[in-house]
Amino acid sequence: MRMSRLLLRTLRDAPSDAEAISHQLLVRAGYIRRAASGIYTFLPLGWQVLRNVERVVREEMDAAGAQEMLMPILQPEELWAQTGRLTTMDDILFRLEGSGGKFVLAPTHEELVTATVAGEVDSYRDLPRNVYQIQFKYRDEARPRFGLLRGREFIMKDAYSFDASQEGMRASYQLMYDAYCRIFDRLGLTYTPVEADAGAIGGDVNHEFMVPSSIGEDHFARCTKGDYAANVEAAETGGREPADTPAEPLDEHHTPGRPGIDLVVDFFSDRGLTAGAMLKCLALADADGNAVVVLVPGDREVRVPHGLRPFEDDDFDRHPELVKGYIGPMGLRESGVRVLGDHAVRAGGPWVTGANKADHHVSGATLGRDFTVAEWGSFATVADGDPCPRCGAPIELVQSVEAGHTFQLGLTYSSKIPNATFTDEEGVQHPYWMGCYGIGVSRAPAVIAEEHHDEAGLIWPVEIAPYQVHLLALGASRNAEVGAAADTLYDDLSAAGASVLYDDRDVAPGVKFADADLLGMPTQLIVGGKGLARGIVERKDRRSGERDELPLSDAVAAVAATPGSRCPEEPGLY
RNA sequence: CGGGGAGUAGCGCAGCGGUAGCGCACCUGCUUUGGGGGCAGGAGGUCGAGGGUUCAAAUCCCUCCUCCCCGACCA
Repeated sequence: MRMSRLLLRTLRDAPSDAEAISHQLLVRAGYIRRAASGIYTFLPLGWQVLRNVERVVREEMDAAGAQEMLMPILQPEELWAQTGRLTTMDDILFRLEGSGGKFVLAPTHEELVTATVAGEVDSYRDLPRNVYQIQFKYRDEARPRFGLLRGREFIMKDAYSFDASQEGMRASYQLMYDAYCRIFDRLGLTYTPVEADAGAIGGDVNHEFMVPSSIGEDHFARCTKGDYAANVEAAETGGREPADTPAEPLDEHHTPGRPGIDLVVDFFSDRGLTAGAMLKCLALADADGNAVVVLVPGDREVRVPHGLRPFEDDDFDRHPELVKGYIGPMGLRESGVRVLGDHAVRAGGPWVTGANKADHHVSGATLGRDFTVAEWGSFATVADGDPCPRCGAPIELVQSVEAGHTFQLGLTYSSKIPNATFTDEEGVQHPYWMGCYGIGVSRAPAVIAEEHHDEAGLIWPVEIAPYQVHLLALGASRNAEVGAAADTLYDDLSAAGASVLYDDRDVAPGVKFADADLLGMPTQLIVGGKGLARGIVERKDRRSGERDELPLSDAVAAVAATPGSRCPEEPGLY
């Protein structure tokens, strides 16, 4: 591509609405432009990057046995009502009405793909199957941010596997997991697969593929010694030794109108009370309505165990021993309340906590003397320094971006979508065992740029770069030999299969150098009068900054031998 | 949705009661030619929108819209 024809304008200053470095560089270098908050145009260079991401994803998905197809974005509301997500995802759904009824813009495709496969697959003989799509998806995010990172319109690759058994589903899952590792390797990302919480999509085992980044919206916990890694929502901590705490009498204090950690800390501010010295007691109910109280240090959040739900007002009515806002652990066992304690509670105390009496708290609450715990576990969110559940070494929290997510869905969707079943060898019908596997395709260029840049601009990994080689002709308008040599080099490189961005513009050398570094192609080839007089062209490696000289006659062969990106044969379809 | 900030030329910004400015970018000419060079000339604006105050509003007041940051939320 000749730059004299390319739709491209580079900016010296980043727009003031760009905060993240990746966002600033992608805009400055002319890859993307904002159309509205969270909605972006991919200009020619940005589109090329996106196509390269898609190419890598396609190649690895196809190699793993998944089959690409295309599903509509515009979907009838009824489809979403079947699984209940019309209401559960209401806050992010874009809705519209047409002559055919009410529609939503699909935020994801579990419903439709399940319904589609349900119409095609009825026998165990037809399983397993794995289909995927690369598509725009729409979510009315309350707060789009960081350019491409979190948009309201974005492109995702979603694959869906269908199996006749749980074992089959797990095998399909493993294939996808391995494919994901290859994909993120090729995208040049430093990633960590972490055990994750299933969230609203439902299902069982799942992993997030996290890329450490300062613009990450998530954190994962990582063992500083071993290989344990988990999303903070799912991370567990190891057991702890009981603390050697000073003896303190159990005293009751009148704390009128102060339900809640912050209010009590404020009340006792003259005594230097911190949230971490308080015992947070959260009332939960099990499926039968029985009370369960979870104890965590006051500076931690409770991870509500599966199968339990937070108390509601009528739960408190049925359990007068638990006083809303003033719950304490004392005497709960005697009242028949199951008490769960986070490991960190064993290592702390004496505690300030509720007195089980309106408008009263206690201090000096001591484990073993004043209250007991029926079951220890990981019931609190993890923090830096918590012990690893496997080896006890300190855990660290790592800010990161979710680049991909794989789920074992099980029967979550197939049990709700009509006819999403197959007949087994005995003639019995069962719902499909499903998995789903997402990659944030349009987010990827931002994540990659975040990891691969320097002060001068972008540095694309070879597979992702819009062009493999950036050819600079210096002063061609005043030196016909330079122009002729660069033209020839451009033609020969192109003929040799390299993808070349050719800076044939009539601008000063400094502008070309600055733009080349900003745009970030892996290799720069520089044709100038001085070098040409000696029969050489200069080659610069963008990442290392190293330069060497190539005889003009060897340049094509040398560059063509470099592993690099190539233009996809066909454009993507949207 | 709560808190904070900002909307003036393509981008970055100044001006904050007296009728529109600067840098970069853009156009013309000259000059320069290995790291966003110099000189001269030029074009480009419903000052986010609507209403109000005033002799006079980019500037003061009200309403709305948009955008960004922090938080809440987030398959």
